[in-house]
Amino acid sequence: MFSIGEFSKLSGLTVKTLRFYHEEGLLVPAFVDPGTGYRYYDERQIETARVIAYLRNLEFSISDIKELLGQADEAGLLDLLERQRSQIKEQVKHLQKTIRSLDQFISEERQGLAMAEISENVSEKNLDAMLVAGIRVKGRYSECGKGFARLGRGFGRLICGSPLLLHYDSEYRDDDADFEACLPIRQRKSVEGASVRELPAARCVALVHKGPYDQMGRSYAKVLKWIKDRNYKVVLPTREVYLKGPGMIFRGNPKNYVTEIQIPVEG
Amino acid sequence: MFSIGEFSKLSGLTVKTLRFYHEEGLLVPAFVDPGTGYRYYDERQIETARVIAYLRNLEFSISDIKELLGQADEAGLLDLLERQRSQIKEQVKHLQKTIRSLDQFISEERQGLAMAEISENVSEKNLDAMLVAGIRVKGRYSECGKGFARLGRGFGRLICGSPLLLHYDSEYRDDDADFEACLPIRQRKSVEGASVRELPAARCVALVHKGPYDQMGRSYAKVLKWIKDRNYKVVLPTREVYLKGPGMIFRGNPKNYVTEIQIPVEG
DNA sequence: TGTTGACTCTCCCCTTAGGGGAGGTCTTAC
DNA sequence: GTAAGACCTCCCCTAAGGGGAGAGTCAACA
Repeated sequence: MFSIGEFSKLSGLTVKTLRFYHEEGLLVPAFVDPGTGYRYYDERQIETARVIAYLRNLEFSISDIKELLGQADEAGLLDLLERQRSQIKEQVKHLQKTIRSLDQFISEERQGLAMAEISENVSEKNLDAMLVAGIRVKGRYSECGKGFARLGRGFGRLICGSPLLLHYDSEYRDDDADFEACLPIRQRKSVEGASVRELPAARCVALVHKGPYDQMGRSYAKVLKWIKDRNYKVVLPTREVYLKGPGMIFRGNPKNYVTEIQIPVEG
Repeated sequence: MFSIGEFSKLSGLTVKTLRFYHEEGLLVPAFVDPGTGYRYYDERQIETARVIAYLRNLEFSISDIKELLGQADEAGLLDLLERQRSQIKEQVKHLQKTIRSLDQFISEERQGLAMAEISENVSEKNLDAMLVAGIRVKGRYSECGKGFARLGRGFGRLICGSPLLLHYDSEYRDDDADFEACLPIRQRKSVEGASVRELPAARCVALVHKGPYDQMGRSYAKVLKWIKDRNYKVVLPTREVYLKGPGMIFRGNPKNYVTEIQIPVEG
């Protein structure tokens, strides 16, 4: 006969656990002193304790273990084992899906962080044609968020790049602007209210703007000066690419937003 | 402004959950009527609620989410994401190990069940030589369990078959038997107290016995009669193979035990 | 204006598998 | 005899809500 402390060392279960198993009727001490309440365990119970620990390791619940120990029936045992297996398999599946989502999230955030490295100089580059889905809006710029939200819901995983805004006005307008929220997509699909088409290739003058949107005026001025200096002609619509903005998940800090101004030009 | 019920439908979170998030300070209603305590939610909170639901899906804890929503810091965000990822990866690893253990357990049990299909007729067969580890004991048969336990601990995953007992007595002895507990192994290894050697090939008369060990006398009688009828000569040691006995984990039901008696013979 | 049914409130207990600790009792060694 | 260490019971705590009781509130309809 072993006291609970000795038995704890022999079985590898803590004293608390042993008391708990007693209370649960899972591992009842061979003898309990009626006067003092002291628990005394039998030598044969070491094996039982090991079995219980083993089954706990296999993620069986206490009540499952009680059932397992209670029955000597083969078929029922196999059944319980397989149920447990498939349950755990489900958990694994779910966690793996979670990991995939996290990975995507992480890579998006990483890319956002990498954006901060890009230089802020005016440059000229050739844009390739790309397939986009767009929703055209006339009104305030603050309305564009809804457009992106609708596009996002409609095209989901077909999206293959950063969202962009096309400006059809030749000058800045505050409350009656004509613009189009666009998302690059990898495959055509018809969604109500959205126009899917190829955005043509273009030579453009570009500048990366870092910081909140309300400070983009200076950046625009820089680009337009460049264009004027070289006597280029602006081709509408102009583009604004949101390399890093308020994400799906987190609003982020506006001073870390990164936007590329792309002004298509001729001549 | 939406009542909690409306907001629950809009956000997909239960009313209980919303109240809980309020209590936790995670999603505080835009307005709480001081007179009635009614919660009213803002339109913008739908997005927050969705974000929270999304993060809960990624297995973030409430306090993690509070932290995530509280900070707009990129680096901290990435850090939290990666910590979460590696934590979940750990969980997956553990569960997969669990599944492997369960699989082994299941296959053992299945094999045991398959044993029940074997016929119970005396037969003659040729046994191949096999490598075994054995511990020889003189004494009571009830001592053999300890021998198997020691062998099991010593050889672990090298074991490649059912345990067997070799009987060196030419007749049955109760309290001073000479026998050896053996386990077939797939590779030599020296373990204190155990002898590793090749058990020779042999022609033998065999019979599968189903049921508890104390009823093996009848089965032995059947085999010995067969041998006597044919004038064979018994070659010691005889063997008893425990196709299904009290397993590592479960004692099982003795009436389902399956044992093969193998008596090597000459002539 | 009254009623009624649906909605909401707070408060309390419950879930798993034990962990932590307080306060009191028991055993055991010196 | 005494003191240390072992053991006891009892109570509270975990995470993320779920279930329900009893009471108050809102909105529609007569």
